[in-house]
Amino acid sequence: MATKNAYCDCLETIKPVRDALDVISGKWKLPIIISVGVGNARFTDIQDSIPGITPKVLAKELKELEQHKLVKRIITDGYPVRISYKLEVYADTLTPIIYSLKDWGVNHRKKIIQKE
Amino acid sequence: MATKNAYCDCLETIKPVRDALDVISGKWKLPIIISVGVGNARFTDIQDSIPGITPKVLAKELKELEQHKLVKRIITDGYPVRISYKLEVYADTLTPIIYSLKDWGVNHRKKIIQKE
DNA sequence: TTTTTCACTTTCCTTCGGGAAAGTGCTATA
DNA sequence: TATAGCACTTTCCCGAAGGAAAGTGAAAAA
Repeated sequence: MATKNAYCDCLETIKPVRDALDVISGKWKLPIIISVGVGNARFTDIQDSIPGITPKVLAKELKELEQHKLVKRIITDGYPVRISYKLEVYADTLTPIIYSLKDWGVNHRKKIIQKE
Repeated sequence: MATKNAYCDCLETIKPVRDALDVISGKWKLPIIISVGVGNARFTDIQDSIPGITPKVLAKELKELEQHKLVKRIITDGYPVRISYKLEVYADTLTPIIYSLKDWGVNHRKKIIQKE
């Protein structure tokens, strides 16, 4: 009985975790969400706030985040047309994930430094 | 003032999140940890519990998880030498991440189904 | 008039993740 | 004796991720 349950619980957890990973995994998506969430709204500001990201990658990732309804692109008409990025309300649902990853990362770094 | 803080908070969050992503991102690492955590200890049991994984990928990912001290490989001598996998205690620290991803994934699927 | 800024795009190239399929050396089972 | 299972390894291959560097078109600033 315990054997069967093990297999079941396993898939019940793996499936939604994989759904989540499909949307937010990768090197850049969460860093971009964090940066935009904290107030960086302009392309170059976001770029400057994330060490190592190139404009090509940033443009591509922003498009994907738009498609997933996590970020919105706002065009403000004017003599220079201004473009800014904001988080959709839906992106707030990622907060628990971001904080659990942050806490784990802080702790993991401590563990690594201790050992080596 | 708020402007400067935005930039600072941003890096303070991005850095540990990226440390965490370096260890656990990718398609297979968390599914493997979930499967082993639930009691699957043999190579083929783990393989069978994760839809789509190939033995090559499973072997590679298990090695990386060993190196990160998240999984241990146990060799039991005997006439057929038995190999089993278990989670290190340290892997328990991933539980909050796994549950926040699971919850988000469940909810996300609901959202997608509603819309389409 | 020249330079700079903004928000990207384009091109080229390398690396990495990962799939398919077969093989391996051993043992257990029929 | 032949087949199946276990725990992988090996080979080949492909597409996506992602880096470097330059370009682009408009407008603002010097």
